[in-house]
Amino acid sequence: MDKTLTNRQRRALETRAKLIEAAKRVLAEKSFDEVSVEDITALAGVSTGSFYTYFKRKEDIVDAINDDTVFRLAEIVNEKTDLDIYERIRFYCREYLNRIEDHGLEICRQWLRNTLSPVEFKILGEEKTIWQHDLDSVEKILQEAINRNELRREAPVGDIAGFIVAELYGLQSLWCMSDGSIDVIAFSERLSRLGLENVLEKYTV
Amino acid sequence: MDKTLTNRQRRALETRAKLIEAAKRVLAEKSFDEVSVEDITALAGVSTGSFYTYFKRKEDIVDAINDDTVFRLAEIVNEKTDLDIYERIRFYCREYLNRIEDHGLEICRQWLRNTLSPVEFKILGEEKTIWQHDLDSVEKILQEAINRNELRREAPVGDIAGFIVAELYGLQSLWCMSDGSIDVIAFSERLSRLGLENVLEKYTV
Amino acid sequence: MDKTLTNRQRRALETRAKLIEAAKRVLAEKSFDEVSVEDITALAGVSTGSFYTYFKRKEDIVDAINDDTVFRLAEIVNEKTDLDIYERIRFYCREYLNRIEDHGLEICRQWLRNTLSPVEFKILGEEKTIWQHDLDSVEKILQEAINRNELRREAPVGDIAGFIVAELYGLQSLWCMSDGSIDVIAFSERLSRLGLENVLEKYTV
Amino acid sequence: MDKTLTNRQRRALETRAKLIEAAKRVLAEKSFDEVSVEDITALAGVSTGSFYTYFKRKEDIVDAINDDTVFRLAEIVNEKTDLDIYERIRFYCREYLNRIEDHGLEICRQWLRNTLSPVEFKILGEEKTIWQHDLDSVEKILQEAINRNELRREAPVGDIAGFIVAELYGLQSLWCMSDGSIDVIAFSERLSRLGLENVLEKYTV
DNA sequence: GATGAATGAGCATTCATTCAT
DNA sequence: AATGAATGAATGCTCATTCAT
Repeated sequence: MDKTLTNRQRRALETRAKLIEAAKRVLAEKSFDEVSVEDITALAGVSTGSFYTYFKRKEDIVDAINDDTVFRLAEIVNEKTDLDIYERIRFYCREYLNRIEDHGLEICRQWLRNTLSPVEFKILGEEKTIWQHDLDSVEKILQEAINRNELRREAPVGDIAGFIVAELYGLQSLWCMSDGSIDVIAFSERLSRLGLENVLEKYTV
Repeated sequence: MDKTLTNRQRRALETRAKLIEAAKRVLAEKSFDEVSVEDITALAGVSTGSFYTYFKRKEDIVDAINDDTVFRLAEIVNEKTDLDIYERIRFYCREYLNRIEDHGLEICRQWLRNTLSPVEFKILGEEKTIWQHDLDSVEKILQEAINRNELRREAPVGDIAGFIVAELYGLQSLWCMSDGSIDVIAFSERLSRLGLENVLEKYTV
Repeated sequence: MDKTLTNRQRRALETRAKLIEAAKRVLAEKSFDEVSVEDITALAGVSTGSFYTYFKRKEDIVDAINDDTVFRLAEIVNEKTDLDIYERIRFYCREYLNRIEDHGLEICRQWLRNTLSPVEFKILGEEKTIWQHDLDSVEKILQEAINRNELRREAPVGDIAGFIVAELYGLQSLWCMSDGSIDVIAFSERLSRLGLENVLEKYTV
Repeated sequence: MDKTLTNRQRRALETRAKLIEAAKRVLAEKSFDEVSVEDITALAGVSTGSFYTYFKRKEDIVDAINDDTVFRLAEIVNEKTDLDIYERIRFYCREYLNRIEDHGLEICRQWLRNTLSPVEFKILGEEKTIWQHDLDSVEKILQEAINRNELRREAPVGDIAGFIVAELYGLQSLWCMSDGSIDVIAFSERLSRLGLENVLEKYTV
């Protein structure tokens, strides 16, 4: 990348950032349909027209709201060498749900709504869908556990990953449906103890 | 036919039914917000104004759409006395997912999208949200198992129900996201074996 | 007229009366434009369609609200032989404004609005406009005073009548415009003392 | 032209002006309720949406319609130092009625019909109703006469003003009701001689 | 790149009126 | 005469999107 951005480029990047930040804020309070482009531009202190410089359609800004950090979770988790595999999975789930809570209900809703129809896009360089990435992330953690000889080689890595991802998606849904009245993280913790613990124990070396 | 109805009343009822049927059809393809009253009346072959003869506000028709059959699954399951509790839960999940598959991908997507924002409506007489109903249904099955002395009294009924419902919602999401390429029922079966079996075993009498 | 009304005719008359009564009541609270035909029929306990049996258009009911009594005022006044001409005119004005106040603001407004475009209709047998009738009424009172030798023959009867009627219409307008906050009757009393008294004195025998 | 305006701002101002001009024209013929936003925008040759660029709600345009010239009559009258107070009031009435005659019957009718329901709006900077402004105008003339020592201090300024304004409104009504067959200005002249003259004489210094 | 005026389709809802029964 | 379901035009207002400057 060109380190020497012109003033113009720098300012363009700032405008984009302001729009995303504003969108985050208004979407935390109103549903996507209830939020108008003007709500966003007004809060960003930018003209209506500018919105369309950065986003072709209103809904495109949602994709931009989710920053990359969530996608690197698997790597982060695998670096936690002091945690055993069960704890690492727990850490992954907790972090995952934490980020979702941080974005707020409406973002979560909108994200789910958008994601329900699969669109491939570039995630960390690879062209894939989000659910595939999530599945891969968990599989990577499990695979790493096998490599480290924490988990037996015959562990059904794909199924366990599916089990976890489905649970995460299901919890997100419940969180949205209950208007946030369910404490997803605490709930997830209890569910793990209930199910995941047994599962992983079964294959622990 | 009810002989006590005048022709007029009968026709009024028909008009109402046509509206509900039309609403069902259009709501299978577009979200509530995207569906206009005119979409419904046009399909029903009825004037715009007539909609408001039967429904005070646009959203009131949603209450009328849901026929009861979907919501009686718990009762049906509890009548399966030949199945043990694990099998009954499996039966519930299979039936649940079956119905979703029957409706098809688009309806499933739409249903999830709509349901993500909680709307209370009358389900079998009670005013509640859909997720609450689903949770209650599974709890009812588990409670019945306790009553029948299949399950120990200290089983964390609420958590187990949450575990199952979250899994069901998560599977639906994955199904939509993968454009149906995941065989949810088979997948659910394997997940059950992985997690649910252990959980229930733990509390089996 | 036929004293022997059939049951049907009697009931028809009742329905009409119920509609007029209901219209009076709702028009006391909301403006004509804000009142719907259904507001009236609902309060009257009558079907929507029935309204149109008695009134060709919505606005036609306003004419029916003003009963005949107001038209006989001149005769009533002339019978007050104990009052002098100034007092009789005062009595006329007071009664006139009283009746208007009784009907309420909205009826007064609607009546004025309708009357602004002249329509001849049968008043006490004669085909004339309302303003002509009002003018005639006051002239009749003044003429009677001349006949009774209370007023000099050269009194400009027409102008004085115009003076009074204009004042009455003007007060009605002010009453409506001020949303009833002006006490028209008290105001009229003071105006009379101010102007009318002098005028009549000038021509008193 | 203001040189500090950009072309854009100038054009925006023009659009706003076109809307106001169009609104004036249509409101001269139909009541506010009967006039649709589209009536205005169509006549202005502007899109529906543009209306809402300049006016938040339909009724907000009314505030912008009234140019000041009509409302300065009192000031104009008070400058006529060669006329005595009676003549000044006559002048006021004549000018007032002249303007009404100039607008024609239909506008007068419509104006009365609209004004019958009070709407406050900005007149010469103050938020008031039209009847209050008219009353104030006449009071101002009378008060000025007191200041100039033409009228005695104890003259009931408010009542006299009410007397005159009611007469003006009443004459307008009669004019409309009689379909213009009454010569209001001549009539007003005669009424003045009849009543007003006496009244003012009574308080003349 | 930024602006913001302009666009115009779209929508929920109301309501006077009709008419078959 | 009474009913009330049906009609469908009408309306205020919103908003994503465009585009000339």
